[in-house]
Amino acid sequence: MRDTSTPRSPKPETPADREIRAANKRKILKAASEVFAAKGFDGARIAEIATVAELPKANVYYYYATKEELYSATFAPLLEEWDSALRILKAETEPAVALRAYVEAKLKLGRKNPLEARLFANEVVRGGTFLSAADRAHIANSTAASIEVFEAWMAAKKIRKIDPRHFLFMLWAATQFYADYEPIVNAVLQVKKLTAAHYDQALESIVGTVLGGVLVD
Amino acid sequence: MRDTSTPRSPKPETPADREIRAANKRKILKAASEVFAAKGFDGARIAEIATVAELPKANVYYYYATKEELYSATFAPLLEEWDSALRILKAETEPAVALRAYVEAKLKLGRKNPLEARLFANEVVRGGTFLSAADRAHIANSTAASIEVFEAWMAAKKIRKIDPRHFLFMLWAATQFYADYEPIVNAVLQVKKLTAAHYDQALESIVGTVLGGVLVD
DNA sequence: GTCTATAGGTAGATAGAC
DNA sequence: GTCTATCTACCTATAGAC
Repeated sequence: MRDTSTPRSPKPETPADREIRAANKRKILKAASEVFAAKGFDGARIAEIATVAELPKANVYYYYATKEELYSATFAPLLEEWDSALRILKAETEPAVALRAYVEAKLKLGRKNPLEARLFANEVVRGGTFLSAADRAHIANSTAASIEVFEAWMAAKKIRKIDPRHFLFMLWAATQFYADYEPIVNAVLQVKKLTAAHYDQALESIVGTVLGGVLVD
Repeated sequence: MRDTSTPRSPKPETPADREIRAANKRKILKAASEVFAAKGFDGARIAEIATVAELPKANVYYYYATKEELYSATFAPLLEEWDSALRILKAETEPAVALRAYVEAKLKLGRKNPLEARLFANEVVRGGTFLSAADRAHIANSTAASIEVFEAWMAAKKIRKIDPRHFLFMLWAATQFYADYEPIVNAVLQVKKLTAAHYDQALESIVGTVLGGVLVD
């Protein structure tokens, strides 16, 4: 009851403890991303997340007090990735180069981890009620930056006058489609799984259309 | 045990019965669309669907034996609507006219009933496991028809050579985005709800970009 | 920090009176 | 064809031993 400051007193967190914590949290978060993405919030079972993470269920609750808390925690890494893709859009870069690089990066993100990419779709389709104020601020900030880039390009007469926000929506939608609507894409293309060649075709189609339109002059 | 053919024997369905059945099924299906769209399959509660339909829960089970059966039944009307929009794309119509009309129709569908439009997104994001063979065939058929239209336009040198399937994805994605990602659209545009003017801007942005691209010549 | 056992609550589905 | 009462199963969350 007295020496709470000595090393061997009731639990002053050791470096080893901290490492275990971090590693477990990472394992749980990764498992949660997969399960929530595949099943949605209500469809996901904490027991399944625990199984995927190779931990007992109670251990999950030890690190995340509630299902909601764990769910909310899965968004941050995803937003971070999208952010890094958006930073490709820079006013100094030529539109044709920057737009191609952005679309390519975004398609790659969806391909690398389609389940994680769907996490967000799942949440937004439900109305986005679990997106925190920080998440919303994050989105508002990164999109605002990209919108400014589009405006700079317009001011420099490098791209036509167009509503930059709706233009961003279009890029977002076109790339996200290959992750969110994967079953439909597969059905229409009549394949079981998309190959690198399919993603190349998608890239060329999107970039070609966005840059030059489809009409013959 | 003998006269099963006479009118007053054990339950030969009367016209009145049939009407009641049809009306109740319609009410239940409409309520189910709304609730499944907002909450997803697992999040939706039969009790809530019953409340929205203004019927007791057991009555829902009288018409639909399981939750899955009711869920699957909600897709057909939606696919029918999308189908009618796709039929706007006709080889005889000029691309500029047909594409604008299609995008406008698709945006309107999403605006008229965003919840219903999200039903499909919800299901597809989950992997589309509840889409019946008939649903898939339906999608394959309507998309195949539109793809042929694009090919006809290419053959007639009316549009540039482009992969018609990926082009269709792009149109689908760009229009669907305003329904599926509504919370994000609202956040970026800093409004609570989209107005007719916003949909007009979306229409012009999408059509302008698709037809002419964004690059200044 | 780990994990078994279980409490507490809720949802899908059904029995059976009307 | 309608609807109340209820069964059964399962899931989140926690208590408490180790």
